[in-house]
Amino acid sequence: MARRLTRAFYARDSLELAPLLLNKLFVADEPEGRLAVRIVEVEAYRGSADPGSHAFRGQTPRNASMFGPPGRLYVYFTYGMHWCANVVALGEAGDASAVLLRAGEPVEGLDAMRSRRPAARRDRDLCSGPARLAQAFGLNRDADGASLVRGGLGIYDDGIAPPRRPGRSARIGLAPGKGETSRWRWFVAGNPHVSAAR
DNA sequence: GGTGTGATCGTA
DNA sequence: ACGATCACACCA
Repeated sequence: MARRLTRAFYARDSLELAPLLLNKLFVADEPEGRLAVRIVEVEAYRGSADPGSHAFRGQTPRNASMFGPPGRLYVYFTYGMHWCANVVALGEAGDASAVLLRAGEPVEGLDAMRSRRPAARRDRDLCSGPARLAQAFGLNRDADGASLVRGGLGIYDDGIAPPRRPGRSARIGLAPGKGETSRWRWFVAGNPHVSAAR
């Protein structure tokens, strides 16, 4: 039996939350059916102390969800064409904290994902990247701020623990000097659905 | 398998 | 201008 994560689970800093989300199920219950992926790759982002974060320069209308209560989604638009989804964690005293969902292994609703992602030639391409995952789930501006604790979107624990020794690296798309300072990317080592390395 | 490049637009 | 990216062309 899968148990939905409660608000208490999200009430920790993104650095602590990120690796705990590995192997959890990200689920969307839709009228047409149920979508589910096993989370295999994540990145932690923080606020004022994280130059790589959208929240580094403070709160704006775009990143407001990142400052909100934990257990919701922060969905942003980038590169003029892509949406990406974060899980909001608990920041310190008015600061932001979130975990970017970078890749998932599809486990349910594959047909709906394929129809939303006609460019994906193989099933391993359906959710192997943050914008791919968001597209497969149909996440966009409408999902920004959506609750993961109530409603159709949620994260579930079906009894598979996070890896005892997860893979770890610097965050993708950021470089030392371009905001990257630490190794805040975690992934399920060896899983073919992890996004391609740079 | 790999690398290189164009697309496209909200935000600062 | 540039970005928490992707898809496709091309080469091997």
